[in-house]
Amino acid sequence: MSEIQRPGALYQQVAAAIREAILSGEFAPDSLLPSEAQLMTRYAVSRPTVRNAIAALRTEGLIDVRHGKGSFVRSSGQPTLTLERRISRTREGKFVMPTGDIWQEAEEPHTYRTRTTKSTGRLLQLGEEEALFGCDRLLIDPGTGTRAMHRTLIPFEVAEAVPLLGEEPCKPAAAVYWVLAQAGHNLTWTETVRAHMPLPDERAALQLPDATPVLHVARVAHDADERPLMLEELRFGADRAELAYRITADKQPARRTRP
Amino acid sequence: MSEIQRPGALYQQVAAAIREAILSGEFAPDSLLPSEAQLMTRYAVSRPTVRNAIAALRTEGLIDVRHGKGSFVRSSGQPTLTLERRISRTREGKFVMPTGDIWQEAEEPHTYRTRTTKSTGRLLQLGEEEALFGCDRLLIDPGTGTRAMHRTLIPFEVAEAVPLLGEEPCKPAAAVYWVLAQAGHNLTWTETVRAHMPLPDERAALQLPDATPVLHVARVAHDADERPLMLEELRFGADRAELAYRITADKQPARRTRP
DNA sequence: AGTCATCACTCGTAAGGACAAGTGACGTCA
DNA sequence: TGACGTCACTTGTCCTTACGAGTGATGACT
Repeated sequence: MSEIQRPGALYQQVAAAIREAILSGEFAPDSLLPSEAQLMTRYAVSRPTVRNAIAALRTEGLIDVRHGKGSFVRSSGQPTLTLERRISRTREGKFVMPTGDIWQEAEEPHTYRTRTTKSTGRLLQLGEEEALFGCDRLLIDPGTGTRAMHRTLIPFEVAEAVPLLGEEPCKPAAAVYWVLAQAGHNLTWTETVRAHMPLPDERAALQLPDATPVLHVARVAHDADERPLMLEELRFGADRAELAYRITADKQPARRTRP
Repeated sequence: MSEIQRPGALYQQVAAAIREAILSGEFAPDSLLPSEAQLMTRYAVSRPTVRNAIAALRTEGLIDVRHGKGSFVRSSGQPTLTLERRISRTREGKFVMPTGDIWQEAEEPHTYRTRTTKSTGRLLQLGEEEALFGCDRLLIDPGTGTRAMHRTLIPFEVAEAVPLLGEEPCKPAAAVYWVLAQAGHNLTWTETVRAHMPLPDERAALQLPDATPVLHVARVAHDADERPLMLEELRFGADRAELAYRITADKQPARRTRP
């Protein structure tokens, strides 16, 4: 019986009505929305129109639809996992990362050889088609069930200069840093954060619900002269985890890294 | 004429076929896909099925559809803007942020009073329903046209203790930091990064295309005793900009901030 | 009492038709 | 030649119909 007229298409009016009801709390989180049939009579529209409205709310991430059960208001809970992107050194000089403890490997790591893409080449300051060692892992946090895809990329050039690396390039990142430091490198890191919608394979591997973006962190390890040594990538569903950084003020105005 | 059978639904088979053609480069970026009518005859399916397949590719962010023109392969270009989340201090003690130079205000800032939500309360380590000053800005980078929503939240309690703040709580963030430092606070910051799908108002304000997540950074300024003083939030389309952080190794293993 | 078939409800898939609305090119008319 | 109307093409919206498939409760049969 609710009546509407304002905006454009019918299905958008229906979607707007349901959206308001959700945001105003009229439909509580995790509660069941009216069925398609009920919405049809409620707004006096056909089933495609109702389904179109529901599809819009799905892509906004407002609702979850379960086959045979109905549509549920998504509980917009905060991410349960906070990934602190910090790196520490023990007195023995080993590297420790707060995330190192929590992840477990869901599968055997997969090692391979590949070449730089436009994206990874830019981060590593290499041309395209440069040879790299790659290592992919699928990680799980047993506490929350959060999944993440992890990738390590090391240029041939770097691995060859550090014998311990060439033998076994698929170590955990902290171990690689240790080896690089032993080889005389003075490490700092730059992280780049992006978000994108998952492709079907990412959706499956990370077990993502509808309308869930992927957060993508690329951590580049630099030598003291700012030349990149390796790349570490992490991807996970933005519904499960968030990133945390600590910032302190530089003493002098730093100059731009990209002039 | 392309024939397929494997996975589940018809429209998913069609979507998979087009997706492969795009990812393999058969359909180049920015090129025009076959029209719905052509796809109907190509795969011998009805128009709803074709539209369903296209809708799937839209939510994956693979294509853009323009009314009256057709479907175009989205050029998955890297973000054009890199936001370096760094804070420096000049010799006079003023705060300088690399992003400070680029943004222009698209509208007058909007000042208001509000209360903590569950989300902002957690970040500011306050209960719910605590009083805050708020200030919203819509920012534009004239170089790339990138838009961003900026928000500053300052607890009453903090503003009252710092007279210069209470008078004009809607200063630029760097100026607020300066005032806080003048009042004797020793500032450090913690940033939290998340991503989510935009609601219609965010989509409109940021002028986002389909299937574009919003990156959300929350920067909390802490006093030396780790107590939060204020919150600065920034949101923007993940297709236009990325975040960059610099990390150096702590000398000792830092203890967790959230025990 | 326990097991299992049935049924009624949900959403998912697929087809058909019809018309509206945006876009650009072509051709006519002044 | 120039301006403008028309037309063919595109996607957008909306309806009707039909059946498949997942879920849970009900009830009958063993």
